[in-house]
Amino acid sequence: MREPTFFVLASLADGRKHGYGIIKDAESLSDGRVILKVGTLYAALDRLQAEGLVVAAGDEIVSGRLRRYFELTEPGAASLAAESERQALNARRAQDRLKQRAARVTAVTA
Amino acid sequence: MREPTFFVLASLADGRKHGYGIIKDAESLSDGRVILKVGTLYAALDRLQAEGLVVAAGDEIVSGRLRRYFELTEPGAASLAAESERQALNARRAQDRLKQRAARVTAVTA
DNA sequence: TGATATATATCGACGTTCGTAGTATCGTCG
DNA sequence: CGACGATACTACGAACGTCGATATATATCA
Repeated sequence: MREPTFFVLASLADGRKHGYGIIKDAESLSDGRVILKVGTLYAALDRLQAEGLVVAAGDEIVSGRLRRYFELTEPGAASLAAESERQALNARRAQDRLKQRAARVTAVTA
Repeated sequence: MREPTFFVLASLADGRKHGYGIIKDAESLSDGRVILKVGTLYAALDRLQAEGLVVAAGDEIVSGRLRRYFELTEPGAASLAAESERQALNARRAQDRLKQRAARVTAVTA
């Protein structure tokens, strides 16, 4: 799973949201690092819906503008959980190696 | 950065390696989850070399077979460090949300 | 009146990965 | 002695997810 998709799920883990709301939430959740493009978002939403990780949760019209809401399904939550565990583990493994490397480099340089 | 690329760098953080060695190391480092395809590996190696994250570290002929060695550069190590920090943070954020969600779901169900 | 924020839709282009096939050597098992 | 699996690299088309641009429309503020 790529980062944009990951943040779509993470955003919806917080509760029911509409497209634009997901974009803004992903931005704040990632400290401004992940700015979802609209093309990416709706493509991801369609895909995730087809996979059953997300479901449409009603359309609303707020001040003349259409809002399409979405929410996370249980499989979606499970998928996000698995993905974040995997990333956490990968990160730990890489960081361990980098620590060993740093120790080696220091030893050689010293 | 995608997972296969990440593991190529992580593998080389351990020291100088040749293509096939990277594939085997990535596999064990990821507990068998990441099986690099040869096409992916050499494409990644070419790309990472062009970006200066990896350098060729000599060719050798071992029992009639060519081995192309590679090693991580300092920018490569820095890039891997940045990427793993980012992933660790993303994972933490997602897990926090999932915990809150679980608490909500439990409360509603209970 | 024009810029900015809100809100969704679509489409071609691009980069990374996948899948497969090809070439070749070495060791092992039958 | 021949088949097979492991080792080792090269090459290429297909698939997938993301990007960037374009389009449409309303509300608000200067």
